[in-house]
Amino acid sequence: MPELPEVETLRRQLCEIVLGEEIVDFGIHDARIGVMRGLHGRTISSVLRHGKALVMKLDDNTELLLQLRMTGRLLWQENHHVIPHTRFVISFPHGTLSCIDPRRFATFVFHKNRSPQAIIGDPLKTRWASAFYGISCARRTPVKALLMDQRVIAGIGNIYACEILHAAAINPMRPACNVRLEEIELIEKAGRDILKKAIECRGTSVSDWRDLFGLCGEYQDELKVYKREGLSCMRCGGTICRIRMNGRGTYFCPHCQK
DNA sequence: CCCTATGTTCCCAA
DNA sequence: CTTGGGAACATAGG
Repeated sequence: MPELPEVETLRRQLCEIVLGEEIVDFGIHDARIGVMRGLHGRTISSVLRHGKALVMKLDDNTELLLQLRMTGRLLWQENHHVIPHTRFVISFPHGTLSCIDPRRFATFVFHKNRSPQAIIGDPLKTRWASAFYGISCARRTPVKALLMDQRVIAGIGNIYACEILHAAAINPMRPACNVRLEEIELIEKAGRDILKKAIECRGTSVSDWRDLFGLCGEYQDELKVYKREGLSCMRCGGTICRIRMNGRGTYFCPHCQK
């Protein structure tokens, strides 16, 4: 579920609530999530985000890397109460952080060695159009698939890929190598605007996304194509189509996305 | 009951 | 190396 804006929302909210706080207890409710040990007495020294991964750095320099995948959520509660689908909990003096994840895809690992980074990295931190073009010009895969490739850019998933390509008026099926540099620049601009706005909205609650405090985001009210199959395009009045691309539902307007 | 859908990513075969 | 499909899993809806 959570893409860059959702994970960034969690990162910011976690910074407000657990930075410098001591871990007084923790528990694994579903062993599939991974192994946790040595957390007692540690404090959270920083909370970082790498693409869609959330990283909590401890005062002994270990890093806890959480991948929420499809349905993973984090929930802060002042009164410790275990909710269905809880996978692990980390308790602090003033409350408890729970990972809720019905589909059980989320993973949680210690890492000290930096894992491989995306070539371009965070799409909000650099101007990446020319670097992306350097890759895309040699690839025949659909431009949408490349935009979602975490080894290339970190953090763009299915919802925002659909929205970004609509805003840039690019057909998601276009082979990446056929997208001109000036069109990539439109994608970069749309990406920056949309991701920033989505962060301000605390993410997209089109299904079960909730922020750290259990509240819905607001970007679902801003969506222009995602989940709008059969409705009219807000730019040109054409009819929004839904196709299946690389196993993902893909929404676009065939009339104005060329 | 059956089939399809869902925000992700890893693994594998062509 | 690139690409696309299936699996991992749970739940909802037609």
